[in-house]
Amino acid sequence: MGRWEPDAAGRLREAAMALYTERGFEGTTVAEIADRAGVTARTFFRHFTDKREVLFAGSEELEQCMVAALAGAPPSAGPMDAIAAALLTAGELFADRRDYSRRRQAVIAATPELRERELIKMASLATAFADALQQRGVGPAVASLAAETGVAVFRVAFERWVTEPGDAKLADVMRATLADLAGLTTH
Amino acid sequence: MGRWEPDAAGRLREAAMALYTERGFEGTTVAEIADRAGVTARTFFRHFTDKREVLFAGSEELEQCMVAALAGAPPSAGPMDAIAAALLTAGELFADRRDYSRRRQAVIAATPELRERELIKMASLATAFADALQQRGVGPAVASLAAETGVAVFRVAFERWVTEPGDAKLADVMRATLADLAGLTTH
DNA sequence: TCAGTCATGTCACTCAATGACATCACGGAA
DNA sequence: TTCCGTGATGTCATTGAGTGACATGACTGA
Repeated sequence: MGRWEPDAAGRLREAAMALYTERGFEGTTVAEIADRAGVTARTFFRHFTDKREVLFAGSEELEQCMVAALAGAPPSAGPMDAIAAALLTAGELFADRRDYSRRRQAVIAATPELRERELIKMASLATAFADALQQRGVGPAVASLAAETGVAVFRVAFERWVTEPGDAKLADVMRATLADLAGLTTH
Repeated sequence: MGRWEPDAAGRLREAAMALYTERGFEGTTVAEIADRAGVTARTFFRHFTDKREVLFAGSEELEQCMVAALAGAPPSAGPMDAIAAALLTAGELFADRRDYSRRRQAVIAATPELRERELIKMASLATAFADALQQRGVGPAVASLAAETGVAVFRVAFERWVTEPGDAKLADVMRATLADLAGLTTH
């Protein structure tokens, strides 16, 4: 057995989710999260840059996966088709995490500070999309626009998926939302 | 003459812009801003909820103007046409503020915390758009999507306008970006 | 003249966040 | 086996954001 229990970061994540759910984000202190995880507040800040970030672990990996899917789309695919490939990949990744996603989203929706953090993650995703599109030869202006639009679709679809009662697959909601978008701009 | 100099909020805004430009957002304390404005730090927080908000005064009025334009579009206009009306109205409002907009945007772009705040203002705008579209009889899903897309256009166009060297009118950049969007989804 | 209002100042406090330094189990090298 | 370096953690002190409670005093209206 090591000197300390392993996976302090994981324990901190769980503790944070639990406390944010119970008492709300503002109602819980970093010291309380650290206590429940069996570490010090100082250690919390060694694992996460701030009190918000603890809810956004893995967002980097998600972004990388989506960008990889975008880059891997056939060269003949247009910008929005490449974006669609990225969105559908994300749809697969969340397949079995619906319950967790719901709880997490409830916490985030309830707190402006957390919504801000989520939004900047989305902005980062948009930038990554735009870069990847430019790698494919798309002009900068169109690339940014396609990227922003793609992220808008992601956000709307995710929101639908988390909100709706049924058990639709996220990938299907993504597809439906993309279809809505096409309809929007053509007539 | 009153007991205090008038327009403390205005002085705080100017002081904040100046200091954020000189020393950066993180490099300036609220106490310094308050000092330069001739008030106390406590008074700063009576006028602005936090250190970021001081750069976003007027965003509420902007949102109201744009929503009014959207609501005022002819009933025959489709969702994206109504959105376009709102964007062009904003284009007019910023006509003579390009210089200020540039300086302000430079500060915001340099600081993640401020970018987060800007993003949530955009999200608020998107929500307002979606509500206004629903008032016009547009279904909720399509309304959200059109709203998010419209805000994406706003963001991209504003970025272009602030970045480009020439002296194009914001409204024209908005039009061009909307045209790009139409091109994106049709072929 | 007086009472009430309102913006501000003052004081005390909580909590997020960070830097500096100490601790001590573990693993490898001598 | 012994010893040393490493790395994750604890401890302590400090800065700065943000808030609540209360005091002040110029202005306003009766």
